[in-house]
Amino acid sequence: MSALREKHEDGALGTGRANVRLWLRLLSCAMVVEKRLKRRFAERFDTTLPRFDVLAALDRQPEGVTMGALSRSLLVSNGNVTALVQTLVRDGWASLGSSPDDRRASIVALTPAGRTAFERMAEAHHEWIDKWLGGLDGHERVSLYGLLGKLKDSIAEDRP
Amino acid sequence: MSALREKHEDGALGTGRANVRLWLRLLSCAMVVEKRLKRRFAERFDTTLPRFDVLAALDRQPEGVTMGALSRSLLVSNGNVTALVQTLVRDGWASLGSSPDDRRASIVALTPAGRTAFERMAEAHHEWIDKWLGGLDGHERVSLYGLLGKLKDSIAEDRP
DNA sequence: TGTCATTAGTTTAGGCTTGAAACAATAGGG
DNA sequence: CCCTATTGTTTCAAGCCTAAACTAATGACA
Repeated sequence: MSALREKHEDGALGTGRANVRLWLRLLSCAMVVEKRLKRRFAERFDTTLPRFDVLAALDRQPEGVTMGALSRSLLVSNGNVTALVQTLVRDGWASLGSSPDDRRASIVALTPAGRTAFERMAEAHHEWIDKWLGGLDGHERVSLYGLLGKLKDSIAEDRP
Repeated sequence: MSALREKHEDGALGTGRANVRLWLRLLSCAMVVEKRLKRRFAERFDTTLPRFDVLAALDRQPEGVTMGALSRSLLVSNGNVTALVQTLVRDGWASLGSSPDDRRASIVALTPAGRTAFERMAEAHHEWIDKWLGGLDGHERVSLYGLLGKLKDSIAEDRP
């Protein structure tokens, strides 16, 4: 009876709570790794993950980017980027200039000190991730990467 | 030459930046879903995801739990749970009492209003997740779930 | 040129999160 | 019975994050 009831509630396309369990497991993996990274960045480099994310984005754009472009590439709000960049400028890791084309726009770029700091951190970041994800063999890694790609598409499909 | 160099740098066990790419994709999926959930909870229920998480944890323990147990089950700090529970008590969704065994311990439990609110939200949460993850078929879902389990184990293996 | 919508960025108010420090109650010797 | 370490919880400072309100510059158009 209970089994029938469940089947009926799920309907033809239903998945019970499988999707929710999948989501919770995904979230759990992401949270654990993120919290560990956060702690490591604080301990070894006295900085934070969001600041590292900004440095990484800037490292990919040697000529500098506008605040808006940075905000979009990091998927965080404009105001948040403003605050993060301010601290990086204060610490001498980023520089802020005006665009010659558009007086509204600010161009933010990595300083040499910022680039050096980023490279040191990126290497450690790489090693930590390799260690934590090292339990998957090559086949599993490729599989998981592909499935996450499908998941990403599925998520992107529904945007109201 | 470049290919050889890369191979050499990676070493026998190396994976290039495959693990980092995998991590970034995983993080991206988690972030997108989490931000969407956050917006939905705010729009439709005028509440937040962390508050929902607390309600969900309390729903699983009808007799109530101590703050410490709640903190551990949610993987957040003690001080954080204190603040979240205070807002739930203020809104009449949770009640806070003392343990008869240990006068230091507080026991937090769902109120009837809290249970009702949670059930409404859980249903919507379920539907949203089903919709966003619906692009995966049953086989893919099982595969992904299994691989994330392996990943979880791999992450848990290394805890310094 | 004058008006007005749009766009870039900052500011502000409010919520989440943590780690450290403070407090209170308990438990275990001596 | 006291002293001390431990445990459960709260408080606090600092940083992240967002949405909304705001300023300033741009661009379209009459």
